[in-house]
Amino acid sequence: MPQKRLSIVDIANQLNISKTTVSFILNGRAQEKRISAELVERVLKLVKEVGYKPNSLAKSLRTGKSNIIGLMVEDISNPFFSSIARLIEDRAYENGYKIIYCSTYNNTEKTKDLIGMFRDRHVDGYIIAPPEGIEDDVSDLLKDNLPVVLFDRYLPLVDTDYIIVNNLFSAYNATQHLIGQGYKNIALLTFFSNQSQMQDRAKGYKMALKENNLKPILKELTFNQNPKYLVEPITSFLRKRKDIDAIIFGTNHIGTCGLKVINNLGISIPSDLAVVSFDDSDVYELHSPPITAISQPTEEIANNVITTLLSKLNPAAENVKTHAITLHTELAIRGSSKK
Amino acid sequence: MPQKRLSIVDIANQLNISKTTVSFILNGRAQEKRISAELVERVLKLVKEVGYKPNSLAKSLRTGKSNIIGLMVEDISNPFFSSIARLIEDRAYENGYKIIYCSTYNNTEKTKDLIGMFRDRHVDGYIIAPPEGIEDDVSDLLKDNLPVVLFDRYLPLVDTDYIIVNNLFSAYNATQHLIGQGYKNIALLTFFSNQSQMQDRAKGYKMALKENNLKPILKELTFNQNPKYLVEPITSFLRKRKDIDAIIFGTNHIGTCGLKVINNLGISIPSDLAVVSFDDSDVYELHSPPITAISQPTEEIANNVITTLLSKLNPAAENVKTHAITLHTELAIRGSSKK
DNA sequence: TAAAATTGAACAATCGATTGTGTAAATAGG
DNA sequence: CCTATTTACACAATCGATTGTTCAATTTTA
Repeated sequence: MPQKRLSIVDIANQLNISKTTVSFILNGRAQEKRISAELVERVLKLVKEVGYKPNSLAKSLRTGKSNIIGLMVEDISNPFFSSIARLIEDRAYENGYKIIYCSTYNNTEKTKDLIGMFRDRHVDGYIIAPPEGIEDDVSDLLKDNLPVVLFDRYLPLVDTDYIIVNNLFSAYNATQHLIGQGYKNIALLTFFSNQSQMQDRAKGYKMALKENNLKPILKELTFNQNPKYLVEPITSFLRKRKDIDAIIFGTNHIGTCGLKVINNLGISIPSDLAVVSFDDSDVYELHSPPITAISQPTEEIANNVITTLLSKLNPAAENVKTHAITLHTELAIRGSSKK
Repeated sequence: MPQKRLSIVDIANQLNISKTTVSFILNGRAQEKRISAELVERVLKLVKEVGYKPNSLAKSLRTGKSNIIGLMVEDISNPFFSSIARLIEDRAYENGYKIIYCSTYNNTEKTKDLIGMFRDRHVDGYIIAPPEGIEDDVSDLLKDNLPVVLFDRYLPLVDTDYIIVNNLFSAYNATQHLIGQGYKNIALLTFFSNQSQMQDRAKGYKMALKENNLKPILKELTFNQNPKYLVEPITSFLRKRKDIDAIIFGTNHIGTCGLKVINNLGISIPSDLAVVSFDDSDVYELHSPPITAISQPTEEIANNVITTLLSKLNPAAENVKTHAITLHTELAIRGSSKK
């Protein structure tokens, strides 16, 4: 028989006092409310004895705070996002917050729905890796004074806090690295996207090429988290463009698929094709030869994200100014150069 | 200015009717409650117009249902778990449920805490990859009629639904595969754990060896999700045991670390050492040479887990019997054999 | 046409907390 | 000794829903 959960009234009744008093005691307002030390002790003792836990739903309903943070990533099964999610989760729990997460798959409509669900649930704060087209929804959140921190990309038209990396320079730098090694026909394989990070990566890539009078070879794929929809277009691209001698993958997901294709086609790295990818991963480190990658500081990103959000959740900090933090990546150079 | 959210009373007032009526209409009980079609229409129209959304906290408080499922995995940044989490998440959303997830890191105390938090939040159902020592907590959940589905491992002493794979046979089979290729000194590198899946893997491994009159070489590591605490013990193990000619990694996490060590030490696969790992991953597929892996049917696992849980959440199905589903793995054989 | 049945909707309790206001008893002040 | 404070709590409203019960108005029945 499911023993009914105790409520604050049960505690109050058992001690013949008012639930008001119990509430004050449990919320550490005993001193302020001049409740005798003796009574405080009796209450705490009983609470511990019977294992009473306040109903957080009721609490949230009354206070308007849920102690939940909504986390929206592109795809939780992507190692880049899942490792950040884990770090954020840890810090959140440490600070008494729980995480509700979900994957947007870069789908605008789904994301709008999800933001709606989070609002329903009265989450206290939002951490979002935003897809395109949700400017209005985010603005609405801000209008209602709900803390929002974006990461990985940002919405140029919305004044929010965000944590990103210097994508433009990172791409520029990686491209220069390849150029420095003597590669001339360097392709960028990326997703078609107006998201800031993708745009910046493409920009940095193009700038480096322009500086060296090389011409860009840009291949944009339709976003899809399912590898099977990426393998085919990548294959036909690599088959067609035999002229390219180096390739930059725009994300770790593209990179992993790209490597599979390269292996399938029997292309050898780096003699046939040099490879650099955005986002580091075990796959690159363990690949033979190991793959040079633009490594994002996931730990730092996660820490900055959650620190920023917690500071905005802290009522003490009334007018925290908008933070835009740009972190630096590291080009993890691996393998030997071609020439 | 944060426009206050509308409540059901606001809707009722604007139409000069009672909130009771609004509630009935919104819950599709208009017919049953004999509310005129005309009024129903007016209410729905206004609700849509002003974008009213019921407060789900209040609803949960009243009904006792939260429409939230608690998902506890070992480590959300582990691709095995994150890919399952994603699939579960998708199916849950489709069915009107949201997911709160967290990572247990196989820590008993943390897990107990987390279960407590989930209970606080009145989650409707629990999906757990259980660490050791939480038998009592899970029993308590069951006693209170809360649906629980375990996966990846189970608790032999607790009668719950669970979804696992045939770990014993999978390990047996993988070991036989190595033996069939002529390897004699086959090590199993695994975590020290009483969890069912780890026990079964070790058992299957030992049975295969015994059958062939070979002796087991078992190395048990202390569980740790941080690679740096695994690299060192694996390194010294491989340095010491030059005699082993094949190794089975007990999890993908160990496998990834193991491969790093193997690369560092300059051991070549499979001439110096043949490798098979539990849990498939991109790392194994892309490694040179590709690594044979025991591939778990993540999609099937996720589907069975969520289907089982949803059926228990469905009040129609009063006495659903306990399900214990054992799925089959596939040995993805890769690379060439040694001899 | 009066009583019975049905229709259409409202009242008020409830879920389990928080919190502004109130008040009896104890203590202090003059 | 009588009044003013202070101490130590309790009452009751509130958060935003759901739901068992009630009830007036209308329609049907006899």
